[in-house]
Amino acid sequence: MNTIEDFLATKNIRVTAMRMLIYKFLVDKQTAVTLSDIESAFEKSDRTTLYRTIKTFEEKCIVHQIDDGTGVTKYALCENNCNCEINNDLHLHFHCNTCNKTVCLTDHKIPQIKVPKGFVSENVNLVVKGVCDKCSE
Amino acid sequence: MNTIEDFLATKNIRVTAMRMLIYKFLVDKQTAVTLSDIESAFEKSDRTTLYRTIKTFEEKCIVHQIDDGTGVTKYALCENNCNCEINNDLHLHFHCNTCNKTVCLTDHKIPQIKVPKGFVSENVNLVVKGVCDKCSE
DNA sequence: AAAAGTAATGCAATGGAAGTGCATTGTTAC
DNA sequence: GTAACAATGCACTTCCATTGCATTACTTTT
Repeated sequence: MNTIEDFLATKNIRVTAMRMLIYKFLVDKQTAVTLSDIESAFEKSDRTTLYRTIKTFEEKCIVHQIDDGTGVTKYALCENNCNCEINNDLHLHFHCNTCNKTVCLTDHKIPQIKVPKGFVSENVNLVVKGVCDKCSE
Repeated sequence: MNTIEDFLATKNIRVTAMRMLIYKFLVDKQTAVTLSDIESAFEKSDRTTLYRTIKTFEEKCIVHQIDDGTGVTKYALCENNCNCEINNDLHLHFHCNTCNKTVCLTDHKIPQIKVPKGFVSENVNLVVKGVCDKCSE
């Protein structure tokens, strides 16, 4: 029943203690996290390790990058069925201006965006900002 | 016929030589520019001045910031009728992965984005990436 | 027109995040 | 067990954004 270990193994990367911990951290957090977030959660470890771990996760389609406009890159777990390598997953992200958290709204697919003649659309980044459900209560 | 001077005057900021030059630079460029772009165009001037000038322009709704995901903030002129102060202008931005330029597609208004119950949408950032008309020829 | 007040500019410095080179440690395969 | 390779940790660099402070330029008041 060691699901995290099993899961990482299916991704063809070496299963190390650090990677399992970071993966678990991402599962527990319900929101997108920055490198600094991970860094403060694992003070024992070096930031380079965390950096490279998250980059590995990204390559293997375990997490995806989010640019929510705060100026700091955030990362969140991919969906099971997302095929990052092939087609960028086009769900939208919501950034709360109150609690400063960013969440994936995976159920909300991005509508087809029309671009002018001659332009070729390959990828879309859509971030909605406002107040999240917890802060608007 | 000193339109730039007149224009800046209507914005209630002091009209200085530097500000006129920077404004003209932005008009001439058809794409969004970074601070470094401006910096290299005006080597005589200090980066801080350019930085603060662009910040002033931003406050006065002369330019708007664009985060196109390249990691560097870009700026582009606002439309005449855009009321940044009141409602954020919701046109979309297109970033060309080939020439690395970003343009405002002001004619393309962003569709209404639905968010889940409890979430309040205040602002939307939409960047489409791909190949621009000039590079796709 | 001079003085006083205010805004703009320039210089120096800081801080944060991203990224890289290299040595060391750990893991895997033979 | 040893060789090969991948992961980790440390030190360092680069780039961009931002701020404090002194100086200069412009405006307003008298």
